Amino acid sequence: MAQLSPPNDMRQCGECPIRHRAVCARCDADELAVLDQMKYYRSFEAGQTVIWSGDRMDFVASVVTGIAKLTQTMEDGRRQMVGLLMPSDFVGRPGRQVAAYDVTAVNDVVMCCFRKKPFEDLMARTPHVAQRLLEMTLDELDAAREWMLLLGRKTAREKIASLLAIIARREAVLKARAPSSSAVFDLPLTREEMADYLGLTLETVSRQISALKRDGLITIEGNRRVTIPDFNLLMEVTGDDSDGGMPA
Amino acid sequence: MAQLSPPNDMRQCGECPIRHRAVCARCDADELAVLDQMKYYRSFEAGQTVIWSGDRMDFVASVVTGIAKLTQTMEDGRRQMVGLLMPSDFVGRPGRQVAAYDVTAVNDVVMCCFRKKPFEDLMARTPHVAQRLLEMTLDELDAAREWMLLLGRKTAREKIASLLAIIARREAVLKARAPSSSAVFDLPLTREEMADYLGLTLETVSRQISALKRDGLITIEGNRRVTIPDFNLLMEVTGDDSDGGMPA
DNA sequence: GGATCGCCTTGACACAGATCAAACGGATCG
DNA sequence: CGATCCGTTTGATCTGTGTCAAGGCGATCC
Repeated sequence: MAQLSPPNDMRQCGECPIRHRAVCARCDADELAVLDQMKYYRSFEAGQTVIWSGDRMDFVASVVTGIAKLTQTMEDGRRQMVGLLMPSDFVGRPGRQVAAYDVTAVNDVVMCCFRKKPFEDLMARTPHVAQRLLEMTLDELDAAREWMLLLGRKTAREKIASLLAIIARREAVLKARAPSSSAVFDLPLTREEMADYLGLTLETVSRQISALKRDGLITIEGNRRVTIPDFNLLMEVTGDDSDGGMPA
Repeated sequence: MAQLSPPNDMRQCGECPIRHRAVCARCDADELAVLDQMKYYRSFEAGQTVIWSGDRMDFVASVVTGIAKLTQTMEDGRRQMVGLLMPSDFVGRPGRQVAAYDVTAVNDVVMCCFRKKPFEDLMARTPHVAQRLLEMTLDELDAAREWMLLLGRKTAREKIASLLAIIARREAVLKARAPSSSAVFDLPLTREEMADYLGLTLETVSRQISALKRDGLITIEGNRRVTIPDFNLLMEVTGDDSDGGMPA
């Protein structure tokens, strides 16, 4: 698995862009100094596989920049995305030898890695890290359960609208945008990846996006750049309870 | 929300049937003594609601006996099960005010409860509890991701076979059965609950169960008692990678 | 003993989304 | 500049599952 060289602007943890949202969020200066010593960066190009399900995995990591996906594949090739990791999200599981999912870079990704054993030792010593990881894992579990509702019960149209809303909201958080009733962003996913996220075929994704366009709920320039003129209008199509939250 | 009186055979934690698998699994004698003081039991009849999504929730709990379900409901009534809690599973989230899901007793349930605030304080003091909760939450997240693959990509037939395999496996663990290639158990769920678990309608569940019966993969007595003559044969229908594990 | 109820099964039909197929548009390459 | 490729769109058709409807079975109640 070829791997890019680490980014040039090697950072101090104190200046890290995900310092206050990642697994290290609660660490004090001393703890951070320890992490600073332990960490190393790895970069992955868009499309590159970080690790295959079943492979031995002797590190854990935080996504610093870029987006990565977790996918599961059945023997006959049917594929389901089961995680979409944005900056600050955590990869890997303390106490596990082997990767449970395929992890792939959706676009160019930089990860902040720790060898598993030292990280586990650190977790045993510094409750701050374990506490934060628990919190993040509980958040991911909630997200997974929302996702289950989407997969099990929503229509194709509702699925697309939900995904657009999710991405718009996450991008808004990352960019710390002021809350607004409209949104513009670049889709990080191809139609096929959206299909893998939503449990649809790529043709159905394409058709439903065209339908939303036709209905004036979104506009698209050049396949990727999405504009949501009225976020509330889109939210009504997601099937979710109203006031699920503004895009920030 | 009416609530049964606590069970007569109030237990000491040391004799608790879920002592070694619940959130308290790692506690030493001293920690257990503290929990023993804090805990109180609540019982729920089959079908009774433990808490509604959105309600204030000032306790957390472990399922001691029985089975409970977590469900999400859309405005128009579409329902998706997002959690199936067996004995030793944990209910509620430290640091959250309000229930995120409807929690309902599937059959008669006894829960070991802790008021939230004292439990949170305890967690901050005794890493053993937080560690175990992290481990359990990570397990649940893995289960949720398997479930997502099922919801997004499996056929109705595969879904039914998968659910039967899951239940057979869990029951085998609970009863500490010797591993065996066949299995007999009572379905804890109605057809409608199975449908809510699988993202299907109850009619499709019924039809697919009939089909599996017709194909000799299972036999059923009186709607609930299921026999799986050859577990491996059933596993081939689940669509999962082979050697997903014996029913124990 | 019949009425009622909850849960389940089965049938007929409809439809949302899958499948198969063709073609488009922009980027890259020679 | 044309050729190729990748991601995408759109059309035609098929099919698995949903929907609507009727009826069965066992338990409980009067």
